Amino acid sequence: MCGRTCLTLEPKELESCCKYNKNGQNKPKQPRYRNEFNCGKKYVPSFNVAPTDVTPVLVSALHFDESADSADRLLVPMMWGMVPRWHKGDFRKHGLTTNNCRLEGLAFSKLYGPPLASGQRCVILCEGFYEWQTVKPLKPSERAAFYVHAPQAEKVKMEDKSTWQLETGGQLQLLRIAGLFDVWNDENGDKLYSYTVITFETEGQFASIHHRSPAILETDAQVADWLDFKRVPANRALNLLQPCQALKWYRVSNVVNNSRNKSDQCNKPLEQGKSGDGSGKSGVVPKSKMMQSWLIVKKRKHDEGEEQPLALEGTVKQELKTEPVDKKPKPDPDVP
DNA sequence: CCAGACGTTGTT
DNA sequence: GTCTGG
DNA sequence: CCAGACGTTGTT
DNA sequence: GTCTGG
Repeated sequence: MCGRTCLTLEPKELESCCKYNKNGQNKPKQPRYRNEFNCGKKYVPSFNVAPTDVTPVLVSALHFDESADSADRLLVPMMWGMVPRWHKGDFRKHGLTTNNCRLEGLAFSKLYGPPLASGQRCVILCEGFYEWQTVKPLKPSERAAFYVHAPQAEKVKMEDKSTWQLETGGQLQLLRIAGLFDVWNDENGDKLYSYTVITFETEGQFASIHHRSPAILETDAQVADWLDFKRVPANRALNLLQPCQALKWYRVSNVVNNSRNKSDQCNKPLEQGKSGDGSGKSGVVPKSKMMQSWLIVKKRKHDEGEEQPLALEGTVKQELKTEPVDKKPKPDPDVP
């Protein structure tokens, strides 16, 4: 899950979309964009952000300024895929899969335990993320792709930036995902900041798409607590990570499959009835492939038993089979 | 003591 | 099949 | 996450 | 860097 995101806002626009209220203050503050060298890798706004790309994340300002208030925030570009601080040599060659990190066992992890204990928590920002439906046994190239995003004001269309009203007080609701970051130094002492997205088992309607979900922080209070590592210790922070109650999604074409395709076609809603391969020749089977595809169809019918209705659009909302979040705290994990 | 792992997802 | 690159 | 490589020698 | 396995 969560191996591709969409973030097309410029740094200045992001600052404006990340306004926050500090406890006891009415005047909203904006996090400052603080650039970092990151071994020469820069943030490039993109409809198709992949691991190894750099995107801005929120962190407590205290990580960069000893005299800062831990409740203040900075926007810092970091690379997706956490590079362990002890790694030697080329930063691309650590050999570990660190774009996601499982919440289960996180506190005891050799890799992620220390950053968690050090309060290296961040919030990954995106307009939405892409998910490939894995509830059916299809090859990766044939999986249905979805664009998943936060609920928006009525007139806001995720695929049309002109509806976002960025300059007129309108606020695009970004997705805010809990993550951890680390700092790595190359042999010259240059720093590379990098992050991992926390995941857990899906609960609710979203399970029709994928059984793992990113840990989305839904409320401003959750975001504030996750970031403020001085005020909120690790064990309490982990308790903030709960299944998301309000998510939207829609089908997109498989143009997004190739991470080299960075165009605005990536998050365009797929018209109903189209195959999703973006090729425009849905349903046409070349003669040479006829026997092969017939065999595949036969195999699928055998494997699946029956067709299930295709989840074309979705909403997760207030299906409170469980109690509200604050009434259902998880037991405090024993954090080392 | 040294060597080797340290991670995720999906699939069978 | 498995790893690397985007 | 998916796509694409996975290799060598010699030549320009 | 730090922990686990041999």
